[in-house]
Amino acid sequence: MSKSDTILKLLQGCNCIRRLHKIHALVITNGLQHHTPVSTKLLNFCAISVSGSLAYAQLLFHCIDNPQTQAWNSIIRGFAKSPSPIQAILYYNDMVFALVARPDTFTFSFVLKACERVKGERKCREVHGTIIRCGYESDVVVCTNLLRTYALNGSIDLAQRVFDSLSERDLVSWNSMISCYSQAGFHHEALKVYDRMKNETTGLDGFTLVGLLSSCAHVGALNFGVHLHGIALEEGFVENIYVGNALIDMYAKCGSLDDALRVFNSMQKRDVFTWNSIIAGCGVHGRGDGAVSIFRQMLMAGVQPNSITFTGLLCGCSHQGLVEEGVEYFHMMSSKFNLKPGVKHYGCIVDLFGRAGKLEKALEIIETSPTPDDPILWRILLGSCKIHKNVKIGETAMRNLMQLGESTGGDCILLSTIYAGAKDTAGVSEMRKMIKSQGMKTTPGWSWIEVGDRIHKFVVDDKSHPGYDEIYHKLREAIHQATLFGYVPEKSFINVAGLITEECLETSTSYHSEKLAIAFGLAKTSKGTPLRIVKNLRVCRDCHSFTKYISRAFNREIIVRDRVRFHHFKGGLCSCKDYW
DNA sequence: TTAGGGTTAG
Repeated sequence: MSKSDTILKLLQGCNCIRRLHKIHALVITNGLQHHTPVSTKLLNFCAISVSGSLAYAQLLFHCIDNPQTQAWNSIIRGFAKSPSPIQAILYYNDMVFALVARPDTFTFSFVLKACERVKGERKCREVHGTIIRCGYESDVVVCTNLLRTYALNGSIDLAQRVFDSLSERDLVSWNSMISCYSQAGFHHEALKVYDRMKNETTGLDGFTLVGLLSSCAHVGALNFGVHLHGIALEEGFVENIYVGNALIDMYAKCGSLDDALRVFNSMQKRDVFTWNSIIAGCGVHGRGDGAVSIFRQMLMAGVQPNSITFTGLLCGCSHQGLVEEGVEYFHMMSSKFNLKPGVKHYGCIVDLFGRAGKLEKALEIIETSPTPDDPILWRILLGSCKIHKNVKIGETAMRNLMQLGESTGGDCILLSTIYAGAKDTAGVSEMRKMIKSQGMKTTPGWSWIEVGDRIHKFVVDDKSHPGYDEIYHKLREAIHQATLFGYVPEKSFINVAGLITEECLETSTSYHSEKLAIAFGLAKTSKGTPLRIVKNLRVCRDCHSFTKYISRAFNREIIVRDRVRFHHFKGGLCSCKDYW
């Protein structure tokens, strides 16, 4: 065996940096530092291997005269994955500038990974140009990297263009397009990609299902999610833990906690995502007791909880009014699991006390928290003051938001409502002035409902739907029926005062988005079919009351997912027991 | 002797 072969063999068995240094010394002693296969192999090993060293790789790289593509690729690849991916881009620049070694498809894949990590959209465009000049615009792997980099840098439209320009698409490129849309929050677009994909012969796999199920979860598309579950069963993907976890999340977020529990119970293998998904699912359905029980099972199964586990658990305690349990678990985070509570956990505790009417305690929690300057905490307190009609603490919360320069139109509306409840016209007027003078914007409310394989979206007083005559006719009939069962529409003081705001628009004198969605569901589905509504804001008191009466008058189960939780309306009652 | 895809909170 030659000396160079011996060294290459030694490298294969090398597992620590000290040994690597010895091999390098051997390379020098034997005069092999300019032996290309040896130096390239050594460089590649240092740049990539966990037992290697990037600094050492740099040293070796700079000892190579006229490094060729493979050597450049090693150093760019190593830095692209390292804590300083910008270095990969700098080496790529040097490579292109040097004009000695030509970048190949691997070079582009590595440098694009670096662009993705440094959020270098401009650099990505420049690399894209070079890819075209080098004639690699049809390479499916390079283009998959390219579209991911564009998408993860916020240019989803460019990602779509790269994808569309591909002459041939394989399963990974389809999956990448779906997951990019899903991760960027374009869930309807993700689902539309699947419509196109179905017409190809590519097939699908667990990655496809996970991306699609995640988007179903976000938009509340239960029917489509059930269809995907069917495919997962037929094609044997239900054993895949990622698919199982995504199914739990989809069912829980689409309002079917029982199905989420069925998937959870059927899973042979569970990881922290599995437990977190089902605990959070119980939490948003107001089943704090269920969340606590599953959390105990998680500990018995020997799975270490993380901070997300506690977000779900504390949220469950808050929605069910389990104050003592919530406080106990909050303290347990640091005392038993060495987890530092973050602002979200403090938010849950403020909500837990606030919702339970312990507003002084909620205030104390914010003031003694590590982040008393976080507007989220004050906003949660303001929300609790609305529930419990507490003007004094509500004003304190608002004052803090203003001092932080974080008060929004939504906050003014919350305080207006509190003033309105206290018949404080001066207060309402002051908030109205503030909204107008500062030109504050509010979030427009919308609701959607899935009927068949389509999702129908409504805004307040929506007249854009093609079947709006029928919808408004059904709504008037529904209001009449609900009234016969005892529904009394709530008059809004704010509306009387003429405040043109989101809350004003969302009053019983106009038709809320969820009322329109319910009317549409009643008109378009057969008797007894449950209605599932997704709403972007919290459900208002009038709509909550209306939906309870509708569930009784029409004998329908109505599941409403609002901004923070689910409400299951059945027989004139709501699962939240009016505690929300 | 190198390259591309997945889940949970908010």
